[in-house]
Amino acid sequence: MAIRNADAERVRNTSFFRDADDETFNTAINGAFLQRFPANTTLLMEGDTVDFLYILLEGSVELGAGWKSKDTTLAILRPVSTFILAAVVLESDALMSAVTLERSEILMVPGDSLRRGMKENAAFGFAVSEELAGCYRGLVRSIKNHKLRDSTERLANYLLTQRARQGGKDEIVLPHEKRVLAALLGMTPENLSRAFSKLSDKGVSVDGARVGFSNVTVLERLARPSPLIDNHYAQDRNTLGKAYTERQQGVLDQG
Amino acid sequence: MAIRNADAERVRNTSFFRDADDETFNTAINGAFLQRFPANTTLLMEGDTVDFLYILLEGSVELGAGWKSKDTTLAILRPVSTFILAAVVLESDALMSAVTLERSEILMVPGDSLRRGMKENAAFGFAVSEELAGCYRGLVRSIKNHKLRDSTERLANYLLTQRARQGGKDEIVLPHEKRVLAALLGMTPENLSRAFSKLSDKGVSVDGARVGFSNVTVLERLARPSPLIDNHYAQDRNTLGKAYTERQQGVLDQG
DNA sequence: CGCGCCATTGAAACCCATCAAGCGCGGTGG
DNA sequence: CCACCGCGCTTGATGGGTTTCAATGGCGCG
Repeated sequence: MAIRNADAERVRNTSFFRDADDETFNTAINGAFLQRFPANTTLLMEGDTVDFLYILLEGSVELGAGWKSKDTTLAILRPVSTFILAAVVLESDALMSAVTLERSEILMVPGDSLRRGMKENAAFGFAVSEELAGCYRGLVRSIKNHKLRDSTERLANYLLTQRARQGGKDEIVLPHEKRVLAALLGMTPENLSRAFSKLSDKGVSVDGARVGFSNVTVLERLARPSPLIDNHYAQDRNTLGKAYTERQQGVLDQG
Repeated sequence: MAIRNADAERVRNTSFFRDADDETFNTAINGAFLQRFPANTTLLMEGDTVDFLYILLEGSVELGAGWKSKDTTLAILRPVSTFILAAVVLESDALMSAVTLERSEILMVPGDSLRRGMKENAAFGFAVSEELAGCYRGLVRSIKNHKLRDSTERLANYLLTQRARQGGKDEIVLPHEKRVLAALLGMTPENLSRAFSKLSDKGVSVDGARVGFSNVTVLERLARPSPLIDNHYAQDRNTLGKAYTERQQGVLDQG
């Protein structure tokens, strides 16, 4: 096998391979290999033929798309996430481009192997369906987030989600540069600055990558987080028995 | 079986059941029943527990979502389309509400049966994965459409897509009321009117539901349709051998 | 006939992007 | 050590796209 056992085990324990038996797992990752990429490397461009399923093990990756000289960020991924699974299942072209934001380690699984595993083992195929369904629902959440909330509301909810994921303390550290965060939230860096200053009324203070909260109640009154849009609860679910209920790769990974 | 044979055959021939063997098909739709709904009936609200996969056989259905007294339309479905498949696979709550726009016939398939069929037959499970992947890609296209194009460009591309689907003639008939169309395209009815008048420069004339084209070339120069966003080619693909390459239920069904 | 709903048009307000300039900080090189 | 530069972040001014509010006209239907 072309990948180290440690990597294989890591993938297996943190992705939809979790419940596969050994035989199916080996079928599905047959020919897979681990690759390291520097920052700002284009892994895939829109329209490219997709031969591999990508599994991000280390680093971070931005999924984006362009049209007529405009570009937009669709998602930012952190480990462990799969991407372009849908294109692999359909043997189709990529609808998004993928670029590393940092030095990254990515496991590349041949599409043929994955599809063969799905067709030979119904339980594994079902696990892939669950992953796809989770991705789908992540996108639905993202669309709702963008169409129903303005930029300040999106930022407020993002901050509350981060706070929950970082332990609920009154200070968090932003996991991305502000300009990357702005792209993720669907706005310009300028407007992210302005959104932060609008939130100073609500007890939000910013110092570099550190963000402090002095009045979460009033911030929540503005943000009105909703389990039908935000994913505060994903972590809880993952720590419970159930495997991948919506560990979405999707937009607003907010990782 | 609680549904007529004619209905069963129709579902079977036009959805992801197409390639299933008889035994799997019967397992997957066990307990299914056909139901008729009048217009403007709420089938499902956001947050509801999802017990059934819905398959729209006749009529049309709007998928939408709300937050803080705002509402948005995410998709408009026409026959034959499945919906809330992702929630069924994950045994999860609905992220969107579903409302009939006209009198509709809907086949309701128990989620248990569908999941059992997927787990018992890998080929069927793979077909469901293909359907989910197509839905996912439909959403990706929709997000790109909304984030990369302004409202006039979205309308122009919608019209070109309709024209292609209606046979490429120089007159089409809009399949929805204009206010429904506006919601589908992510704008207000007022702006749809203004967008139409901006397109009169490009040879687009409107008379009620009939839209005429006198200069498709210049309209295409504005619209710049792209196979990575629009779905002009879905029909061609469907008439070719391949089963469901992206017959998306998704947003911008544009049916 | 008249009521209601849809579509259209205009005016004002809002959100956001763009353009432009300035600030702060870290790294480099003199 | 310090001047300089680059880059990310911020702040202000301007403009464009879109929503909202309001008013009007058209059409179907009771």
